[in-house]
Amino acid sequence: MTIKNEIQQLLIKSLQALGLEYSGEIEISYPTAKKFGDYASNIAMVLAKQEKTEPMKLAEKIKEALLTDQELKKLVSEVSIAQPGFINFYLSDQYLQKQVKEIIKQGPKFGQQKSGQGKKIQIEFVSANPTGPLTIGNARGGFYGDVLANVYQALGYQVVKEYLINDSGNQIKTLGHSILKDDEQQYKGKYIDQLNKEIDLKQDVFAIGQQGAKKILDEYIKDTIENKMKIKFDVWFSEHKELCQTGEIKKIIDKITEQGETYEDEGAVWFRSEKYGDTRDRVVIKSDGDYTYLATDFAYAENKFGKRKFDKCIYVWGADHLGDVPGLLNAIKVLGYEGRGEIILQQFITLMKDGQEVKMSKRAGTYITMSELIDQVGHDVARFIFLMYSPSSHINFDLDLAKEKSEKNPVYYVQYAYVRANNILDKAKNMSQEKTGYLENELAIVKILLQWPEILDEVVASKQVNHVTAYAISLADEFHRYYQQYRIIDNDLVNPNRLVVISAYRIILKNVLDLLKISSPEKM
RNA sequence: GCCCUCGUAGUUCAAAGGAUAGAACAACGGCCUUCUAAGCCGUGGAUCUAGGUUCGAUUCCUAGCGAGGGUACCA
Repeated sequence: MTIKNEIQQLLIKSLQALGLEYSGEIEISYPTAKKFGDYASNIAMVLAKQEKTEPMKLAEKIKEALLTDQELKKLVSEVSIAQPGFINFYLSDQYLQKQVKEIIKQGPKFGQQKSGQGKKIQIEFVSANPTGPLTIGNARGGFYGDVLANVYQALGYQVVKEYLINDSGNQIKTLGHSILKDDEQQYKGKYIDQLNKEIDLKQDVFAIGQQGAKKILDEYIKDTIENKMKIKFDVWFSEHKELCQTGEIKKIIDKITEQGETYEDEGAVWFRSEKYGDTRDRVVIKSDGDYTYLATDFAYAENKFGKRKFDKCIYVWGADHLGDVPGLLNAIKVLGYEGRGEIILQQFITLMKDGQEVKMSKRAGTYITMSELIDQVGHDVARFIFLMYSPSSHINFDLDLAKEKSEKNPVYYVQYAYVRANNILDKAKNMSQEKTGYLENELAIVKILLQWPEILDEVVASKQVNHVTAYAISLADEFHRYYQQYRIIDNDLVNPNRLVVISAYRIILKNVLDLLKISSPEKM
Protein backbone atom coordinates (compact mmCIF):
# COMPACT_ATOMS: atom_id res chain seq x y z
CA MET A 1 0.00 0.00 0.00
CA THR A 2 1.38 3.39 -0.97
CA ILE A 3 1.45 6.40 1.32
CA LYS A 4 -1.27 7.96 -0.81
CA ASN A 5 -3.47 4.92 -0.22
CA GLU A 6 -2.84 5.02 3.51
CA ILE A 7 -3.79 8.67 3.71
CA GLN A 8 -6.91 7.93 1.70
CA GLN A 9 -7.83 5.22 4.20
CA LEU A 10 -7.28 7.57 7.12
CA LEU A 11 -9.50 10.17 5.51
CA ILE A 12 -12.24 7.65 4.75
CA LYS A 13 -12.26 6.61 8.41
CA SER A 14 -12.43 10.23 9.54
CA LEU A 15 -15.25 11.07 7.17
CA GLN A 16 -17.18 8.07 8.45
CA ALA A 17 -16.57 9.09 12.02
CA LEU A 18 -17.99 12.51 11.22
CA GLY A 19 -20.96 11.02 9.41
CA LEU A 20 -19.96 12.61 6.11
CA GLU A 21 -20.94 10.82 2.94
CA TYR A 22 -18.68 10.76 -0.05
CA SER A 23 -18.62 8.13 -2.75
CA GLY A 24 -15.93 9.44 -5.10
CA GLU A 25 -12.25 8.69 -4.90
CA ILE A 26 -10.39 10.86 -2.46
CA GLU A 27 -7.72 12.82 -4.27
CA ILE A 28 -4.32 13.11 -2.69
CA SER A 29 -1.75 15.38 -4.28
CA TYR A 30 1.79 16.54 -3.75
CA PRO A 31 1.73 20.13 -2.47
CA THR A 32 3.44 22.78 -4.50
CA ALA A 33 5.57 24.10 -1.68
CA LYS A 34 7.41 22.45 1.19
CA LYS A 35 5.63 24.52 3.80
CA PHE A 36 2.40 22.79 2.79
CA GLY A 37 3.75 19.43 3.79
CA ASP A 38 4.27 16.26 1.81
CA TYR A 39 0.75 15.22 0.87
CA ALA A 40 -2.44 17.22 0.60
CA SER A 41 -6.14 16.56 0.32
CA ASN A 42 -8.79 18.83 -1.16
CA ILE A 43 -11.63 16.81 0.33
CA ALA A 44 -12.90 19.62 2.56
CA MET A 45 -13.33 21.90 -0.44
CA VAL A 46 -15.06 19.17 -2.39
CA LEU A 47 -17.49 18.45 0.43
CA ALA A 48 -18.12 22.00 1.62
CA LYS A 49 -20.98 22.65 -0.75
CA GLN A 50 -22.81 19.41 -0.03
CA GLU A 51 -22.45 20.08 3.70
CA LYS A 52 -23.42 23.73 3.29
CA THR A 53 -20.46 24.91 5.26
CA GLU A 54 -17.19 26.71 4.68
CA PRO A 55 -14.22 24.65 3.48
CA MET A 56 -11.93 25.93 6.25
CA LYS A 57 -14.37 24.95 9.00
CA LEU A 58 -14.92 21.54 7.51
CA ALA A 59 -11.19 21.02 7.09
CA GLU A 60 -10.75 21.83 10.75
CA LYS A 61 -13.34 19.23 11.74
CA ILE A 62 -11.74 16.58 9.55
CA LYS A 63 -8.35 17.42 11.00
CA GLU A 64 -9.67 16.94 14.54
CA ALA A 65 -11.09 13.57 13.57
CA LEU A 66 -7.81 12.55 11.94
CA LEU A 67 -5.83 13.43 15.03
CA THR A 68 -7.77 11.01 17.19
CA ASP A 69 -6.66 8.14 14.95
CA GLN A 70 -3.71 6.23 16.39
CA GLU A 71 -2.81 4.86 12.96
CA LEU A 72 -2.12 8.38 11.78
CA LYS A 73 0.75 8.84 14.18
CA LYS A 74 2.72 5.99 12.64
CA LEU A 75 2.88 7.90 9.41
CA VAL A 76 2.41 11.56 9.99
CA SER A 77 3.81 13.97 12.54
CA GLU A 78 1.60 16.91 11.75
CA VAL A 79 -1.63 17.80 10.01
CA SER A 80 -2.33 21.38 9.07
CA ILE A 81 -5.05 23.38 7.39
CA ALA A 82 -4.32 25.94 4.73
CA GLN A 83 -6.40 28.39 2.75
CA PRO A 84 -8.73 27.88 1.00
CA GLY A 85 -9.29 24.51 2.68
CA PHE A 86 -6.45 22.12 2.05
CA ILE A 87 -5.58 19.49 4.60
CA ASN A 88 -1.82 19.03 4.60
CA PHE A 89 0.07 16.02 5.90
CA TYR A 90 3.68 16.00 7.07
CA LEU A 91 5.44 12.64 7.13
CA SER A 92 7.20 11.93 10.39
CA ASP A 93 10.98 11.55 10.53
CA GLN A 94 10.67 8.18 12.24
CA TYR A 95 8.47 6.89 9.48
CA LEU A 96 10.91 8.07 6.82
CA GLN A 97 13.83 6.47 8.61
CA LYS A 98 11.95 3.21 8.83
CA GLN A 99 11.03 3.34 5.17
CA VAL A 100 14.62 3.90 4.00
CA LYS A 101 15.48 0.58 5.53
CA GLU A 102 12.49 -0.96 3.81
CA ILE A 103 13.79 0.25 0.44
CA ILE A 104 17.15 -1.32 1.11
CA LYS A 105 15.55 -4.54 2.25
CA GLN A 106 13.37 -4.84 -0.85
CA GLY A 107 15.98 -3.61 -3.31
CA PRO A 108 14.93 -4.11 -6.93
CA LYS A 109 11.47 -5.17 -5.74
CA PHE A 110 10.70 -1.84 -4.14
CA GLY A 111 7.85 -0.23 -6.03
CA GLN A 112 6.42 -3.48 -7.27
CA GLN A 113 2.86 -4.16 -6.27
CA LYS A 114 0.26 -6.83 -6.57
CA SER A 115 -2.69 -4.69 -7.65
CA GLY A 116 -2.66 -6.32 -11.10
CA GLN A 117 -3.48 -9.67 -9.47
CA GLY A 118 -1.93 -11.58 -12.32
CA LYS A 119 -4.46 -10.32 -14.86
CA LYS A 120 -3.48 -11.01 -18.45
CA ILE A 121 -2.89 -7.86 -20.39
CA GLN A 122 -1.71 -7.45 -23.93
CA ILE A 123 -0.11 -4.37 -25.39
CA GLU A 124 0.09 -4.15 -29.13
CA PHE A 125 2.33 -1.44 -30.51
CA VAL A 126 4.42 -0.23 -33.44
CA SER A 127 2.81 -2.74 -35.85
CA ALA A 128 4.15 -0.71 -38.77
CA ASN A 129 3.38 -2.13 -42.19
CA PRO A 130 6.30 -4.20 -43.48
CA THR A 131 6.63 -2.02 -46.54
CA GLY A 132 9.71 -0.06 -45.55
CA PRO A 133 12.16 0.72 -42.77
CA LEU A 134 10.87 2.01 -39.45
CA THR A 135 10.63 5.77 -39.48
CA ILE A 136 10.69 7.77 -36.28
CA GLY A 137 6.97 8.25 -36.85
CA ASN A 138 6.24 4.52 -37.00
CA ALA A 139 8.45 3.93 -34.02
CA ARG A 140 6.99 6.64 -31.82
CA GLY A 141 4.87 4.14 -29.97
CA GLY A 142 7.78 1.73 -29.56
CA PHE A 143 9.52 3.03 -26.49
CA TYR A 144 6.14 4.05 -25.12
CA GLY A 145 4.64 0.58 -25.37
CA ASP A 146 7.79 -1.05 -24.09
CA VAL A 147 7.85 1.03 -20.92
CA LEU A 148 4.10 0.88 -20.40
CA ALA A 149 4.46 -2.90 -20.44
CA ASN A 150 7.15 -2.70 -17.78
CA VAL A 151 4.92 -0.54 -15.62
CA TYR A 152 2.07 -3.03 -15.83
CA GLN A 153 4.46 -5.82 -15.02
CA ALA A 154 5.72 -3.99 -11.95
CA LEU A 155 2.14 -3.79 -10.73
CA GLY A 156 1.65 -7.51 -10.96
CA TYR A 157 0.04 -7.93 -14.36
CA GLN A 158 1.00 -10.66 -16.78
CA VAL A 159 1.98 -8.71 -19.87
CA VAL A 160 2.36 -9.74 -23.48
CA LYS A 161 4.00 -7.32 -25.90
CA GLU A 162 2.87 -7.89 -29.43
CA TYR A 163 3.60 -6.65 -32.93
CA LEU A 164 0.88 -7.15 -35.52
CA ILE A 165 2.43 -7.82 -38.91
CA ASN A 166 0.19 -6.51 -41.63
CA ASP A 167 1.33 -9.04 -44.19
CA SER A 168 -1.82 -9.41 -46.20
CA GLY A 169 -4.01 -6.94 -47.95
CA ASN A 170 -3.51 -4.25 -50.50
CA GLN A 171 -0.29 -2.71 -49.29
CA ILE A 172 1.45 -6.02 -49.97
CA LYS A 173 0.32 -5.90 -53.59
CA THR A 174 1.45 -2.31 -53.76
CA LEU A 175 4.81 -3.37 -52.39
CA GLY A 176 4.98 -6.05 -55.06
CA HIS A 177 4.35 -3.49 -57.76
CA SER A 178 6.95 -1.21 -56.23
CA ILE A 179 9.56 -3.97 -56.26
CA LEU A 180 8.66 -4.73 -59.87
CA LYS A 181 8.94 -1.00 -60.56
CA ASP A 182 5.90 -1.15 -62.81
CA ASP A 183 3.23 1.50 -63.41
CA GLU A 184 1.71 0.94 -59.97
CA GLN A 185 4.95 1.50 -58.08
CA GLN A 186 4.48 3.61 -54.95
CA TYR A 187 7.25 2.92 -52.48
CA LYS A 188 10.68 4.19 -53.43
CA GLY A 189 14.11 4.15 -51.94
CA LYS A 190 17.31 2.16 -51.78
CA TYR A 191 15.65 -0.74 -50.02
CA ILE A 192 13.27 -1.15 -52.96
CA ASP A 193 16.21 -1.16 -55.39
CA GLN A 194 17.83 -3.80 -53.23
CA LEU A 195 14.71 -5.97 -53.15
CA ASN A 196 14.35 -5.58 -56.91
CA LYS A 197 17.70 -7.32 -57.30
CA GLU A 198 17.23 -9.97 -54.61
CA ILE A 199 13.77 -11.25 -55.36
CA ASP A 200 12.73 -13.50 -58.24
CA LEU A 201 10.53 -11.19 -60.28
CA LYS A 202 8.90 -13.93 -62.31
CA GLN A 203 6.20 -14.63 -59.74
CA ASP A 204 2.85 -13.03 -59.20
CA VAL A 205 2.69 -9.61 -57.62
CA PHE A 206 1.32 -10.74 -54.28
CA ALA A 207 4.04 -13.38 -53.86
CA ILE A 208 6.71 -10.81 -54.65
CA GLY A 209 5.13 -8.43 -52.17
CA GLN A 210 5.05 -11.10 -49.49
CA GLN A 211 8.67 -12.03 -49.99
CA GLY A 212 9.57 -8.37 -49.93
CA ALA A 213 7.57 -7.86 -46.74
CA LYS A 214 9.31 -10.76 -45.06
CA LYS A 215 12.72 -9.44 -45.99
CA ILE A 216 11.84 -5.93 -44.87
CA LEU A 217 10.57 -7.27 -41.58
CA ASP A 218 13.60 -9.43 -40.91
CA GLU A 219 16.32 -7.18 -42.22
CA TYR A 220 15.08 -3.73 -41.33
CA ILE A 221 12.26 -3.69 -38.85
CA LYS A 222 13.30 -6.46 -36.49
CA ASP A 223 16.87 -5.28 -36.57
CA THR A 224 15.84 -1.77 -35.62
CA ILE A 225 13.47 -2.91 -32.92
CA GLU A 226 15.57 -5.58 -31.29
CA ASN A 227 19.12 -4.33 -31.75
CA LYS A 228 18.73 -0.59 -31.92
CA MET A 229 15.63 0.12 -29.84
CA LYS A 230 16.24 -2.81 -27.50
CA ILE A 231 12.62 -3.87 -27.53
CA LYS A 232 11.77 -7.54 -27.17
CA PHE A 233 8.35 -8.43 -28.45
CA ASP A 234 6.84 -11.57 -26.99
CA VAL A 235 4.75 -12.20 -30.07
CA TRP A 236 5.21 -11.27 -33.71
CA PHE A 237 1.69 -11.88 -34.93
CA SER A 238 1.30 -12.58 -38.62
CA GLU A 239 -2.06 -11.49 -39.86
CA HIS A 240 -1.67 -13.64 -42.95
CA LYS A 241 -0.81 -16.85 -41.10
CA GLU A 242 -2.91 -16.43 -37.97
CA LEU A 243 -6.04 -14.78 -39.27
CA CYS A 244 -6.29 -15.31 -43.03
CA GLN A 245 -4.99 -18.81 -43.52
CA THR A 246 -6.69 -20.19 -40.42
CA GLY A 247 -10.03 -18.88 -41.64
CA GLU A 248 -10.57 -16.94 -38.45
CA ILE A 249 -11.65 -13.86 -40.36
CA LYS A 250 -14.31 -15.76 -42.27
CA LYS A 251 -15.49 -17.47 -39.12
CA ILE A 252 -16.00 -14.31 -37.14
CA ILE A 253 -17.68 -12.45 -39.99
CA ASP A 254 -20.02 -15.38 -40.47
CA LYS A 255 -20.78 -15.31 -36.78
CA ILE A 256 -21.69 -11.65 -36.59
CA THR A 257 -23.67 -12.05 -39.79
CA GLU A 258 -25.70 -14.77 -38.09
CA GLN A 259 -26.26 -12.39 -35.22
CA GLY A 260 -27.67 -9.89 -37.68
CA GLU A 261 -24.89 -7.36 -37.21
CA THR A 262 -24.20 -7.11 -40.95
CA TYR A 263 -26.15 -6.57 -44.16
CA GLU A 264 -25.44 -6.52 -47.88
CA ASP A 265 -25.60 -3.41 -49.99
CA GLU A 266 -24.15 -2.58 -53.40
CA GLY A 267 -22.39 -5.92 -53.45
CA ALA A 268 -20.53 -5.33 -50.23
CA VAL A 269 -21.10 -6.54 -46.68
CA TRP A 270 -21.53 -3.83 -44.08
CA PHE A 271 -21.19 -3.91 -40.31
CA ARG A 272 -24.00 -2.05 -38.50
CA SER A 273 -21.66 0.26 -36.64
CA GLU A 274 -24.03 3.22 -36.70
CA LYS A 275 -26.38 1.27 -34.42
CA TYR A 276 -23.69 1.49 -31.73
CA GLY A 277 -23.14 5.21 -32.01
CA ASP A 278 -20.80 5.38 -34.98
CA THR A 279 -21.30 8.07 -37.62
CA ARG A 280 -21.86 5.47 -40.33
CA ASP A 281 -21.86 1.76 -41.08
CA ARG A 282 -18.62 0.21 -42.24
CA VAL A 283 -17.69 -2.25 -44.94
CA VAL A 284 -16.21 -5.56 -43.81
CA ILE A 285 -16.25 -7.40 -47.15
CA LYS A 286 -15.67 -5.39 -50.30
CA SER A 287 -17.65 -6.09 -53.47
CA ASP A 288 -14.59 -7.80 -54.92
CA GLY A 289 -14.73 -10.28 -52.05
CA ASP A 290 -11.69 -9.01 -50.13
CA TYR A 291 -11.89 -8.33 -46.43
CA THR A 292 -11.30 -4.83 -45.14
CA TYR A 293 -9.08 -3.80 -42.26
CA LEU A 294 -12.10 -3.83 -39.98
CA ALA A 295 -12.81 -7.48 -40.78
CA THR A 296 -9.27 -8.26 -39.68
CA ASP A 297 -9.85 -6.19 -36.56
CA PHE A 298 -12.86 -8.33 -35.72
CA ALA A 299 -10.85 -11.50 -36.09
CA TYR A 300 -7.87 -10.09 -34.24
CA ALA A 301 -10.05 -8.93 -31.34
CA GLU A 302 -11.71 -12.34 -31.13
CA ASN A 303 -8.27 -13.92 -31.19
CA LYS A 304 -7.08 -11.69 -28.37
CA PHE A 305 -10.07 -11.79 -26.05
CA GLY A 306 -11.77 -15.03 -27.02
CA LYS A 307 -9.00 -17.41 -27.99
CA ARG A 308 -6.11 -16.11 -25.91
CA LYS A 309 -8.23 -14.86 -23.04
CA PHE A 310 -6.60 -11.53 -22.36
CA ASP A 311 -8.39 -9.58 -19.66
CA LYS A 312 -7.40 -6.33 -21.24
CA CYS A 313 -5.82 -5.25 -24.52
CA ILE A 314 -4.17 -1.94 -25.22
CA TYR A 315 -3.83 -0.81 -28.81
CA VAL A 316 -1.15 1.82 -29.33
CA TRP A 317 -1.97 3.41 -32.66
CA GLY A 318 -0.81 6.33 -34.75
CA ALA A 319 -3.18 9.26 -35.15
CA ASP A 320 -3.76 8.29 -38.79
CA HIS A 321 -5.90 5.41 -37.49
CA LEU A 322 -8.26 7.80 -35.76
CA GLY A 323 -11.04 6.96 -38.20
CA ASP A 324 -10.84 3.28 -37.30
CA VAL A 325 -11.36 3.80 -33.57
CA PRO A 326 -15.19 3.71 -33.53
CA GLY A 327 -15.20 0.66 -35.80
CA LEU A 328 -12.85 -1.27 -33.54
CA LEU A 329 -14.58 -0.27 -30.33
CA ASN A 330 -17.94 -1.31 -31.73
CA ALA A 331 -16.46 -4.56 -32.97
CA ILE A 332 -15.20 -5.28 -29.46
CA LYS A 333 -18.63 -4.42 -28.11
CA VAL A 334 -20.46 -6.69 -30.52
CA LEU A 335 -18.12 -9.56 -29.72
CA GLY A 336 -19.02 -9.13 -26.06
CA TYR A 337 -15.75 -7.71 -24.75
CA GLU A 338 -16.86 -4.16 -24.13
CA GLY A 339 -14.61 -2.08 -21.90
CA ARG A 340 -11.66 -4.44 -22.20
CA GLY A 341 -10.00 -2.74 -25.15
CA GLU A 342 -8.25 0.57 -24.84
CA ILE A 343 -6.81 2.60 -27.69
CA ILE A 344 -3.96 5.03 -27.17
CA LEU A 345 -3.42 7.37 -30.09
CA GLN A 346 0.05 8.71 -30.64
CA GLN A 347 0.03 12.01 -32.47
CA PHE A 348 2.17 12.60 -35.54
CA ILE A 349 5.73 13.77 -35.68
CA THR A 350 6.42 16.77 -37.85
CA LEU A 351 9.88 16.71 -39.30
CA MET A 352 11.69 20.02 -39.15
CA LYS A 353 14.71 21.00 -41.19
CA ASP A 354 16.22 24.46 -40.77
CA GLY A 355 12.99 25.72 -39.27
CA GLN A 356 10.94 24.37 -42.18
CA GLU A 357 8.42 21.56 -42.12
CA VAL A 358 9.29 18.51 -44.18
CA LYS A 359 6.53 16.05 -45.00
CA MET A 360 7.59 12.65 -43.80
CA SER A 361 6.65 10.13 -46.46
CA LYS A 362 7.80 6.63 -47.26
CA ARG A 363 6.48 7.06 -50.74
CA ALA A 364 8.41 10.25 -51.37
CA GLY A 365 11.46 8.89 -49.59
CA THR A 366 11.59 11.82 -47.14
CA TYR A 367 11.84 10.34 -43.71
CA ILE A 368 14.21 9.69 -40.86
CA THR A 369 14.50 6.12 -39.75
CA MET A 370 14.69 5.19 -36.10
CA SER A 371 17.83 3.27 -36.89
CA GLU A 372 19.45 6.40 -38.29
CA LEU A 373 18.47 8.45 -35.26
CA ILE A 374 19.87 5.92 -32.82
CA ASP A 375 23.12 5.71 -34.77
CA GLN A 376 23.42 9.47 -34.51
CA VAL A 377 22.52 10.12 -30.89
CA GLY A 378 22.72 6.73 -29.19
CA HIS A 379 20.05 4.48 -27.75
CA ASP A 380 19.67 6.05 -24.32
CA VAL A 381 19.26 9.55 -25.71
CA ALA A 382 16.80 8.51 -28.40
CA ARG A 383 14.77 6.51 -25.91
CA PHE A 384 14.70 9.30 -23.36
CA ILE A 385 13.73 11.93 -25.93
CA PHE A 386 10.71 9.94 -27.05
CA LEU A 387 9.70 8.98 -23.54
CA MET A 388 9.53 12.59 -22.46
CA TYR A 389 6.61 13.36 -24.76
CA SER A 390 3.00 12.85 -23.83
CA PRO A 391 1.27 10.62 -26.45
CA SER A 392 -1.19 13.36 -27.32
CA SER A 393 1.42 16.00 -28.09
CA HIS A 394 2.37 16.77 -31.66
CA ILE A 395 6.12 16.44 -31.87
CA ASN A 396 8.27 18.83 -33.85
CA PHE A 397 11.40 16.89 -34.54
CA ASP A 398 14.60 18.34 -35.91
CA LEU A 399 17.43 15.85 -36.41
CA ASP A 400 20.13 18.50 -36.46
CA LEU A 401 18.80 19.99 -33.26
CA ALA A 402 18.53 16.56 -31.69
CA LYS A 403 22.16 15.84 -32.54
CA GLU A 404 23.27 19.18 -31.26
CA LYS A 405 21.32 18.73 -28.06
CA SER A 406 22.12 15.09 -27.53
CA GLU A 407 25.19 15.92 -25.48
CA LYS A 408 23.04 18.00 -23.19
CA ASN A 409 20.20 15.55 -23.02
CA PRO A 410 18.60 15.17 -19.59
CA VAL A 411 19.34 11.46 -19.70
CA TYR A 412 22.97 12.26 -18.88
CA TYR A 413 21.85 14.42 -16.01
CA VAL A 414 20.01 11.44 -14.60
CA GLN A 415 22.80 8.96 -15.26
CA TYR A 416 25.35 11.29 -13.75
CA ALA A 417 23.39 11.31 -10.51
CA TYR A 418 23.65 7.55 -10.52
CA VAL A 419 27.40 7.72 -11.11
CA ARG A 420 27.81 10.13 -8.23
CA ALA A 421 25.83 7.99 -5.83
CA ASN A 422 27.76 4.99 -6.96
CA ASN A 423 31.14 6.64 -6.45
CA ILE A 424 30.33 7.66 -2.93
CA LEU A 425 29.21 4.20 -1.94
CA ASP A 426 32.27 2.75 -3.57
CA LYS A 427 34.62 5.08 -1.79
CA ALA A 428 32.93 4.80 1.59
CA LYS A 429 33.39 1.05 1.82
CA ASN A 430 36.55 1.27 3.84
CA MET A 431 35.91 4.42 5.79
CA SER A 432 35.45 4.63 9.48
CA GLN A 433 31.97 5.63 10.48
CA GLU A 434 30.63 8.28 12.77
CA LYS A 435 26.96 8.45 13.47
CA THR A 436 25.00 11.69 13.50
CA GLY A 437 21.41 12.56 12.69
CA TYR A 438 19.67 12.90 9.36
CA LEU A 439 19.81 16.11 7.42
CA GLU A 440 16.69 17.71 6.08
CA ASN A 441 17.89 17.20 2.51
CA GLU A 442 18.26 13.54 3.20
CA LEU A 443 14.72 13.26 4.41
CA ALA A 444 13.62 15.21 1.33
CA ILE A 445 15.33 12.61 -0.81
CA VAL A 446 13.61 9.80 1.05
CA LYS A 447 10.25 11.45 0.48
CA ILE A 448 10.82 11.48 -3.26
CA LEU A 449 12.00 7.88 -3.20
CA LEU A 450 8.77 6.83 -1.53
CA GLN A 451 6.79 8.34 -4.39
CA TRP A 452 8.03 5.67 -6.76
CA PRO A 453 5.17 3.19 -6.23
CA GLU A 454 2.72 6.05 -6.52
CA ILE A 455 4.20 7.13 -9.84
CA LEU A 456 3.68 3.59 -11.15
CA ASP A 457 0.05 3.61 -10.03
CA GLU A 458 -0.48 6.96 -11.63
CA VAL A 459 1.02 5.91 -14.97
CA VAL A 460 -1.30 2.93 -15.22
CA ALA A 461 -4.25 5.19 -14.51
CA SER A 462 -3.27 7.96 -16.89
CA LYS A 463 -1.17 6.06 -19.47
CA GLN A 464 1.18 9.04 -19.34
CA VAL A 465 4.48 7.21 -19.50
CA ASN A 466 6.27 10.55 -19.74
CA HIS A 467 5.67 10.95 -16.01
CA VAL A 468 8.35 8.35 -15.40
CA THR A 469 11.04 10.36 -17.18
CA ALA A 470 9.86 13.47 -15.36
CA TYR A 471 10.22 11.57 -12.10
CA ALA A 472 13.71 10.41 -13.05
CA ILE A 473 14.73 14.01 -13.64
CA SER A 474 13.34 15.16 -10.31
CA LEU A 475 15.19 12.33 -8.57
CA ALA A 476 18.44 13.46 -10.15
CA ASP A 477 17.70 17.05 -9.38
CA GLU A 478 17.24 16.46 -5.67
CA PHE A 479 20.41 14.42 -5.45
CA HIS A 480 22.69 16.81 -7.35
CA ARG A 481 21.64 19.62 -5.07
CA TYR A 482 22.32 17.55 -1.97
CA TYR A 483 25.66 16.37 -3.32
CA GLN A 484 26.77 19.91 -3.99
CA GLN A 485 25.78 21.16 -0.59
CA TYR A 486 27.21 18.48 1.69
CA ARG A 487 30.30 16.37 1.77
CA ILE A 488 29.33 12.84 2.54
CA ILE A 489 32.84 11.61 3.17
CA ASP A 490 34.79 14.06 5.23
CA ASN A 491 38.33 13.47 6.42
CA ASP A 492 37.89 9.76 5.84
CA LEU A 493 34.90 9.77 8.12
CA VAL A 494 31.43 8.94 6.99
CA ASN A 495 28.01 9.12 8.60
CA PRO A 496 26.28 5.74 8.20
CA ASN A 497 22.86 7.35 8.08
CA ARG A 498 23.93 9.14 4.94
CA LEU A 499 25.15 5.97 3.37
CA VAL A 500 21.80 4.39 4.12
CA VAL A 501 20.00 7.20 2.30
CA ILE A 502 22.37 7.06 -0.64
CA SER A 503 22.06 3.28 -0.86
CA ALA A 504 18.30 3.61 -0.95
CA TYR A 505 18.65 6.35 -3.53
CA ARG A 506 20.80 4.23 -5.76
CA ILE A 507 18.31 1.39 -5.55
CA ILE A 508 15.36 3.50 -6.61
CA LEU A 509 17.22 5.29 -9.37
CA LYS A 510 18.35 1.94 -10.70
CA ASN A 511 14.79 0.62 -10.54
CA VAL A 512 13.58 3.64 -12.50
CA LEU A 513 16.31 3.40 -15.12
CA ASP A 514 15.75 -0.35 -15.48
CA LEU A 515 12.06 0.19 -15.98
CA LEU A 516 12.82 2.77 -18.67
CA LYS A 517 15.45 0.39 -20.05
CA ILE A 518 18.06 3.11 -19.89
CA SER A 519 21.54 2.00 -18.86
CA SER A 520 22.83 2.91 -15.41
CA PRO A 521 26.54 3.44 -15.87
CA GLU A 522 28.99 3.13 -12.97
CA LYS A 523 31.37 5.61 -14.54
CA MET A 524 30.97 8.39 -17.06
C1' G B 1 -18.52 21.26 -43.84
C1' C B 2 -18.22 17.65 -39.77
C1' C B 3 -15.04 14.75 -36.12
C1' C B 4 -10.32 14.04 -33.14
C1' U B 5 -5.65 16.05 -31.08
C1' C B 6 -2.79 20.20 -30.05
C1' G B 7 -1.84 25.75 -29.05
C1' U B 8 2.16 27.39 -22.34
C1' A B 9 9.19 31.35 -21.40
C1' G B 10 13.38 32.90 -27.32
C1' U B 11 13.23 27.16 -28.35
C1' U B 12 11.75 21.89 -27.06
C1' C B 13 8.55 19.90 -23.56
C1' A B 14 5.76 19.33 -18.30
C1' A B 15 1.73 20.32 -15.11
C1' A B 16 -5.86 13.79 -12.47
C1' G B 17 -9.98 21.27 -11.47
C1' G B 18 -5.97 23.31 -6.63
C1' A B 19 -1.84 26.76 -3.32
C1' U B 20 3.63 31.26 -5.96
C1' A B 21 2.32 27.52 -13.84
C1' G B 22 7.53 23.57 -13.50
C1' A B 23 12.03 21.67 -16.18
C1' A B 24 15.73 21.50 -19.94
C1' C B 25 18.28 24.16 -23.75
C1' A B 26 19.48 29.27 -25.10
C1' A B 27 20.87 34.47 -22.57
C1' C B 28 23.25 36.97 -18.41
C1' G B 29 26.17 36.91 -13.39
C1' G B 30 28.76 33.80 -9.81
C1' C B 31 31.08 28.76 -7.74
C1' C B 32 36.43 23.65 -8.89
C1' U B 33 43.80 22.73 -3.69
C1' U B 34 38.51 18.39 -0.70
C1' C B 35 33.26 12.27 -2.88
C1' U B 36 33.89 13.24 -11.29
C1' A B 37 31.92 20.99 -12.84
C1' A B 38 28.23 15.76 -17.70
C1' G B 39 27.40 19.55 -11.45
C1' C B 40 25.60 23.75 -8.15
C1' C B 41 23.75 28.88 -6.91
C1' G B 42 21.53 33.41 -8.81
C1' U B 43 18.83 36.93 -12.73
C1' G B 44 15.32 37.92 -16.62
C1' G B 45 11.36 35.42 -19.36
C1' A B 46 5.07 32.13 -20.81
C1' U B 47 -0.90 29.81 -20.38
C1' C B 48 -3.70 31.97 -28.69
C1' U B 49 -8.42 35.47 -28.32
C1' A B 50 -13.43 36.48 -26.22
C1' G B 51 -17.15 34.79 -23.07
C1' G B 52 -19.12 31.05 -19.39
C1' U B 53 -19.27 27.15 -15.21
C1' U B 54 -16.60 26.91 -10.23
C1' C B 55 -14.68 28.76 -3.67
C1' G B 56 -10.68 27.98 -7.41
C1' A B 57 -9.58 27.06 -14.78
C1' U B 58 -3.43 25.95 -18.54
C1' U B 59 -7.06 22.00 -17.47
C1' C B 60 -14.19 21.74 -18.10
C1' C B 61 -18.18 24.29 -21.58
C1' U B 62 -19.38 27.84 -25.95
C1' A B 63 -17.55 30.75 -30.01
C1' G B 64 -13.39 32.41 -32.86
C1' C B 65 -8.14 32.13 -34.76
C1' G B 66 -3.89 28.90 -35.91
C1' A B 67 -1.25 23.78 -36.64
C1' G B 68 -1.62 18.42 -37.49
C1' G B 69 -4.71 14.20 -38.42
C1' G B 70 -9.35 11.90 -39.92
C1' U B 71 -13.81 12.01 -42.75
C1' A B 72 -12.67 5.37 -48.65
C1' C B 73 -15.66 -0.98 -50.93
C1' C B 74 -6.56 1.98 -48.68
C1' A B 75 -4.01 -0.24 -44.97
